[in-house]
Amino acid sequence: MVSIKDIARQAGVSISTVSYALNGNPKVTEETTARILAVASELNYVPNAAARSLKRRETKIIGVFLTDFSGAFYGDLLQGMKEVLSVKGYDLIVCSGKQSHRMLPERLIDGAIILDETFDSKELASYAERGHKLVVLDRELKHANVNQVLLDNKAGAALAVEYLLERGHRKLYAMTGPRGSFDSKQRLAAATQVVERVGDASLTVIEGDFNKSSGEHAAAKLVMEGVIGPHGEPAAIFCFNDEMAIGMCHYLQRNHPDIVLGKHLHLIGFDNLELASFMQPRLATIDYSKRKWGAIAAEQLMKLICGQEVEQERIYVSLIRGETVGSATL
Amino acid sequence: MVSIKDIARQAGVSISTVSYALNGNPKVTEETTARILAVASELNYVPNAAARSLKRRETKIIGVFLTDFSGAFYGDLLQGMKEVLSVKGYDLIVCSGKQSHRMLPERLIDGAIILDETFDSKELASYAERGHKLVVLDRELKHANVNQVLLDNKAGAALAVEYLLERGHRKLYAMTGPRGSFDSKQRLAAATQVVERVGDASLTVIEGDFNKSSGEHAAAKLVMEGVIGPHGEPAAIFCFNDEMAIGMCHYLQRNHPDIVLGKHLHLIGFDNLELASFMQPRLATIDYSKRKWGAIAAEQLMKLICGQEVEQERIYVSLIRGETVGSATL
DNA sequence: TTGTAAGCGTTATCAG
DNA sequence: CTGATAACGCTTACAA
Repeated sequence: MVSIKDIARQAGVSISTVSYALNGNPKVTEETTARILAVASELNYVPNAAARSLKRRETKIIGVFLTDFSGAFYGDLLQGMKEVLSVKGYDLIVCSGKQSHRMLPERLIDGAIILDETFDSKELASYAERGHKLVVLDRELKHANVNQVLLDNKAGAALAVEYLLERGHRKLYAMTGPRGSFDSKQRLAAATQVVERVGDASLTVIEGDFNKSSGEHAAAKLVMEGVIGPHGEPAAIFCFNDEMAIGMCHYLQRNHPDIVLGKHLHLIGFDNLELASFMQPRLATIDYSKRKWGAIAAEQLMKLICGQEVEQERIYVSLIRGETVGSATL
Repeated sequence: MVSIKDIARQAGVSISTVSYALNGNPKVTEETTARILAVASELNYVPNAAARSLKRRETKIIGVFLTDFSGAFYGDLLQGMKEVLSVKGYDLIVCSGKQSHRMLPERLIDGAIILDETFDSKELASYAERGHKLVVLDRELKHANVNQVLLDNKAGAALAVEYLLERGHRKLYAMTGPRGSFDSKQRLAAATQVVERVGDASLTVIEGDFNKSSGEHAAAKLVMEGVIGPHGEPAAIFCFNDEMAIGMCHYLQRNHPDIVLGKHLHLIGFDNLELASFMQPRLATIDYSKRKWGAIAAEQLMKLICGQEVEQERIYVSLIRGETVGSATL
């Protein structure tokens, strides 16, 4: 391994001069700098990150923690982060699983963005307490070293429910995420509130887990129970994410082609996955910019790291109408 | 920041004793070890990764380099890697973009798995030459420090083309990936070979780039040119990945509902994306285990790092029949 | 069994 | 403008 020592010897200068030259310090003559740079590249010198960060106490790397690598959802989000971070000279790495939590306290990364419900809030708080900088996208956590960038779930759920009500539906269902999910809780609270305000509508809760399979199972169950069927009052379901809504659609299209979406069953999701836009019929859903979410999260983290003031930011949402929601009065 | 020095002082021992104790070295009495551990946890001690890896010359982290974070494709692959690596005590990080290439030469990671055509082979070779351990999934690269884990593209393409031929199709099209793509080249070579052997069939090449949009554009163009339509001899297209095939389907379903898949146009993809299994009609495609691919890649890298012998491994593929391919004799 | 001390590759302070 | 030199936090001979 070639180190600055080798360069120093080869160039006939001291190691400190080499270090200065490599870091572009103007204290060193252009001439010697040039010579040193030449030697360095000739020897294929690459700085050692461990040594550098041991000294500098920073790595210029930001970690994003996700529940899993399953992707479909994360692409734009990560892209948004990367764009912001790379401008600031930071690299982004994606981590998943309990094992990799160590990267934060061990100072392998300068800060973290959390989108992983399985990451314990206590653990996060303890990191914040030690001085680590965090941005959380999936919970509320107040601390000087933590910033939250949350979706406007309340508005999203209200938009979805109001859309269903506006189309004349009164027998509403809400399919939730996993019990612990912050987003799911917020959406449920808002949906309940809107329905209660109306008075003549009902909201039944179906437990889900944000995965497609739970949507499929729920659809099967609802058909068995006669809630969904080609006859009778159609149900209107607000799935708290698109994945579950898609699961429902697929189950029905495959097993019950007589049940028509937008007629016998009305469905709206949340997230506006790219996939949703290709569905036949088009899935109604709640949209927001995932790229922007990522970008803002990254910006907030940069501010936290630079010691700048950070305001609370919120990600706004909008309604996407779709053919999966029809009018109740046929 | 609390270091072993602080622990040493607090516990009334020397720093080397602390280091030994923390590493479970039996040289230290159980008694003192216990005391040291107690002090360490009381002070919330966390080792500094930079210092440790500066000394040990390893980080116990493996990096995977992907072209982008767009996901849909990578979930299982990464999961397969993670499972293998975590057993061996390694962490996995996902990196994307030129910037993050530095992690390898700077020794932030102990090895890398490459699935990123934009990563220059020369660059990879130079890393290998410096002693870094690599596994490549997207090219051929022979070096003592590099192992390849490649798809059996030849078999896959042959399966696809033979399937189309078997169903009576003779007017075949192949839609490729981007020019540089190793997989695409291999698939094209194999497809061509199979068609040539038959004699009475033709194979026309359509240039694509593995993205959905190129599938959409190609479909639009083929319709305009009259190659695809509700009349005349139906075309049979082998898209070199599912994403492009799905793009074609979506374009046609949306803009030309009179063109029926499996009747006026026959389509087979490659990858068996989860999404493909939910398509209506079901997309014919070539399947392989992405998780296994990841797992094998990780295993090979572990062997490389441990200095064990590594054999060349290959990922086998199989045909998934689907409704998008019908018989030519209606 | 424990302590001393050198060194990993950098950076940065201070003299020259 | 350049060069010694002391850290950074940890591991590991070697000495006691």
